[in-house]
Amino acid sequence: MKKSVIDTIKKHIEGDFVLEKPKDNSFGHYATPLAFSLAKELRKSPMIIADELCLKFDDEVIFESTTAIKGYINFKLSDDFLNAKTTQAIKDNLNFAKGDKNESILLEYVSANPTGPMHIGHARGAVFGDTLAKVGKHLGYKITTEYYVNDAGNQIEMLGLSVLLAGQDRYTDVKVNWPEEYYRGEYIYDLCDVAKDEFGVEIFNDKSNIPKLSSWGKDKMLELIRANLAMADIEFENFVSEKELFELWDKSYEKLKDRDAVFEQDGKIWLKSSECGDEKDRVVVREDGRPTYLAGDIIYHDDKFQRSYDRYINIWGADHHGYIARVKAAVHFLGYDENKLEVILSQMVALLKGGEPYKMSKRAGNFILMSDVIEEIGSDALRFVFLTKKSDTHLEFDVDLLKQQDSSNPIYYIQYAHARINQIFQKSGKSVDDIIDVNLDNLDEDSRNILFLALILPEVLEDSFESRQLQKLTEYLRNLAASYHQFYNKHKIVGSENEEQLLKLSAMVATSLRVGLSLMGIEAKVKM
RNA sequence: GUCCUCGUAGCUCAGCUGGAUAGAGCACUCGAUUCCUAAUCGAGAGGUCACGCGUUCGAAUCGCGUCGAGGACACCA
Repeated sequence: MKKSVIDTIKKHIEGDFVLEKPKDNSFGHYATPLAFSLAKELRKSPMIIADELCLKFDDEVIFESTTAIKGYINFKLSDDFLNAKTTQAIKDNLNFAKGDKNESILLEYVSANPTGPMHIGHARGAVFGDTLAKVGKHLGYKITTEYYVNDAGNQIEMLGLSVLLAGQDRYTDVKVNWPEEYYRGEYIYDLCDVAKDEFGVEIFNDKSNIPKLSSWGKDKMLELIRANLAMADIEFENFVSEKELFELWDKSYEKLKDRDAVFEQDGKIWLKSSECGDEKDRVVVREDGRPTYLAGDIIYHDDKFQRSYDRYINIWGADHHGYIARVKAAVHFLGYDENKLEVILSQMVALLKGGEPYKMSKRAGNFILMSDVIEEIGSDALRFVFLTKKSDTHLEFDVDLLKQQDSSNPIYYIQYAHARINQIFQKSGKSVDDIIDVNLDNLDEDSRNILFLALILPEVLEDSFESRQLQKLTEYLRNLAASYHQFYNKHKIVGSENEEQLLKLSAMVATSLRVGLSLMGIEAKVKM
């Protein structure tokens, strides 16, 4: 809709201009402060310029009026225009607000180590990534979602060791000497129970079985992670194995050598990342020939860029922030445009329950489990709360507040608005088909405002996605729901003179709520 | 020490490509149900946008500085 307005204005005005929404919507639907910036150039007062410019739009049918107020030029859309948009949107239903962006994007997120269950911090990145993908796809972006499985490296061996020791502790007479570092938590014991059933208790006798237990345990943990994700309706298109990629190390290494991006010193191989904005050079291969974690990411990003997407988005935990520079440096050295790589950081989450810190799960080894929280408050509430805040700011929330089923819980508030509209239709005995062709003319100010609000979903989605700030969508839906609740209390719909018009307007609101909620992965209830 | 993120109502946070009188929710006070679900709505109260300087027609928004909070600074992943 905004696009139609911009295109229309461009017919009459040259150059760029800012189009915004007036604070007070009695002024109009859109406004521009253009006259202020022209004032200097034209040596006239902004008020006079605005008055003159307004006249140019008299003949445009999409505007009911164009008025100059205190230097701002305000555009009010016509009923015909709004009506046409509404009819189409209601017909489109879940396809409303679809876009025609065509860019391809590889979106990598979560990528939690397969050494244990998902905790609440992972869940935030997971929900954010999943929703970003849903919104992006709706806008037409070709998005592939990917999970990078860190199945190489010490931590996998440590998983095997932990299972072995837990098995010895539980099923043998061996007195276990616990090392300084190993995975704690009941889930390791659960895992050793399963290992015992599958392999027999002998598996715990010999340390030479560690590699076998490692690889087996990693697969089990990946299953667990997938199950955790599924609880929040999150699925990935690709899982990429770090271990398998390592076979391609030689190729990536050759590339780096050819580009003079690496050097040897003290028996190690270093990446000259400091030449590309990193603080210092980084080791990629250790003295003993084992590649570092960075080497894995070099291969992975080499692989990603060879698949030639238009853009690459990684969602990482905020603790990886220092890591961005070196990966970008690597991408640059590999001969790709590092500006195509974008990293979104997902900040930590602090959970409260009844005002007190949420109890850590002993099962998990002192983490808060994603599965525990979902069992307690449900997937909808979890998704919602993560989507109300920017991903890169700290988030604190109280699970008890999300369990309350009243106005203090915004998710019910939005769902109630949607349910309410369905109930109104039921009461009226009419269906959407009955009212779709009603003409929305001579609407009062309230009706027109709420209709307009429901119609701007496309620009809200676009803004949310482009700025990677999904809280804008959440905020919008809350506003739309609030406006509708207000409207409902003020206006009787069923049985009123213009019942059909008001039903159509309600159907429009429901459409936007439904599309918005579905993109957030939240159920739009028809009855509560 | 260096770098990031942040500082807005009692609390949790929006707003930040500079724009009209700084917003929402919660909490608090008062009010609304013979009438489409009161899981709702209305009204009230609540602000030095951390502080200072600068940029300009205009700054919560941009720049510099100060103070404060959290985080990152591996040959671990």
